[in-house]
Amino acid sequence: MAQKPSIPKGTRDFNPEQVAKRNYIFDTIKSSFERFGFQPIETPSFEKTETLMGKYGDEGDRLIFKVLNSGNFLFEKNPIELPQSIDVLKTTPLDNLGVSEKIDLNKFVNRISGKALRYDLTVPFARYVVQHRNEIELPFKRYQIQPVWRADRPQKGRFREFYQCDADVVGSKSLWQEVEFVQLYDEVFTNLGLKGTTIKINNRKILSGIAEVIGAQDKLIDFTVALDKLDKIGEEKVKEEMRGKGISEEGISKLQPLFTLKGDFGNQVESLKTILSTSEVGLKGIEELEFIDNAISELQLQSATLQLDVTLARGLNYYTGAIFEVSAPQGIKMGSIGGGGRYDDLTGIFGLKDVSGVGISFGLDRIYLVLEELNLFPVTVSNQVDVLFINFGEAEALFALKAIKSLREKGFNAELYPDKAKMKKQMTYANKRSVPYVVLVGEEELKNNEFTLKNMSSGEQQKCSLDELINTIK
RNA sequence: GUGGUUGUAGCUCAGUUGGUUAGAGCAUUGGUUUGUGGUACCAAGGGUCGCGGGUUCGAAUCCCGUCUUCCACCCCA
Repeated sequence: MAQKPSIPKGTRDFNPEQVAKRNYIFDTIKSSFERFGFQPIETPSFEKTETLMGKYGDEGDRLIFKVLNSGNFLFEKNPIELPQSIDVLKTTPLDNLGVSEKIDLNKFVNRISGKALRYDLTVPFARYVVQHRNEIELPFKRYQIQPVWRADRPQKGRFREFYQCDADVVGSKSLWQEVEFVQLYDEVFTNLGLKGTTIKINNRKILSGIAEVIGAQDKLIDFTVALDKLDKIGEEKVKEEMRGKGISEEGISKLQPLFTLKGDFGNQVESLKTILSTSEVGLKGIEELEFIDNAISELQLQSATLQLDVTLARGLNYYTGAIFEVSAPQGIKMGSIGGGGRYDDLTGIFGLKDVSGVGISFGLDRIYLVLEELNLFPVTVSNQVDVLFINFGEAEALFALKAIKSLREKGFNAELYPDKAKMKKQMTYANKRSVPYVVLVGEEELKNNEFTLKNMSSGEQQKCSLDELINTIK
């Protein structure tokens, strides 16, 4: 045998059953999106590199797949010159490069690659809004369900190609949007039968406020990244990391109440008000959170819980207000299955100021794994063929196809076994495909213009007319 | 990007300190049964042991490289 073919690292093939299950999730999310008034758009798989680079931080830039320019570009009109600092580049890890070497490297990369695969759906959406600003009626509510690519090392629930399902609103600063998104999360997970998800919420303004109070405004990112790890590595390690990043001992001691923050939304908010009493931004953040929580208490959630989590940071640089993250029900070991937030100036990076946006994202592939683990897919999802006709020969096949035609017109999924194979083989095929009904039309049935209908789960069979057949399999 | 882990038939896996022709179960194909599947019995086909190099009289087994799998970190959906 020749060398077995295979697919690249972190990608997957999907068999018919898996596709059916994935479509079930897609359809559920899509119909909720539309119920909430979102309209679909699609953007290209790859964008110009400059559209994507620098939008996700250094770490994100590293994970962007670049597409090599086509053609014999190395030797055509303008031969490519290697960067002057080529020797330094060869021997120095990317993270340790100086500014001038990084510029050198970027220049070189730009010569050989000008396109890159979509890394998420939010940045392409921002580009879309700015590019089509004159055609768009604000506020604009769009949803987008498409694959994205990241050059990450695969792990559980982590792939190099995966789907995101995003819903965003741009052009409205109203906090009612945040409220609606919490409702939307809740509706989708309820419809998927996934009970006990936690929608964690925080506000960037609170994080800024805390940083201000402890005198570390300039270290906001370092500070939030460290705080984000509280659950994972514990209080002491977090403090250690903060010290390492140059946050003062005095500042860290002011954080003390934060580590022990407990209780329901109201209690946490009260403690935060004390900590942030001197910070205008911080208090604004609290006010926003309270607004959302009050509204949700009134409206109520069906299956999810809204929880304030001050340690929720999320790496993305562009969030300015609310931050969301959804975790799977307790006991399921899985990273977040959704995330989102408010970004007041996302389109600013493309030159359009003062358009506020807020959005959420569902991680299809992770939701799939969670539903699979909890056995929550409806059994009917992958049953595809309603009835299979056994093939007995040419005359019989034609007769069968006439019946199949009217079955199809009535909306049934019906098919004829393509070859006049042995009965046993055809029956085995029907069995493997989990076809609920098999119809036999042989010489005798053909002569009497009737059908033998067999119920594959009970094994019973009966002779009947086409109308009787339709009524039985309905 | 860092550290570890995995790869033998279509699938799940055995394979002794390196030693004849690499095994099993399931699946496939044929038969017992020429119009009856899901359970039985009989038989057959199917493998450059991930790929490339090295050590050795001899490598699935030891060494190096590479790809891949899964996991932790980083980061994230």
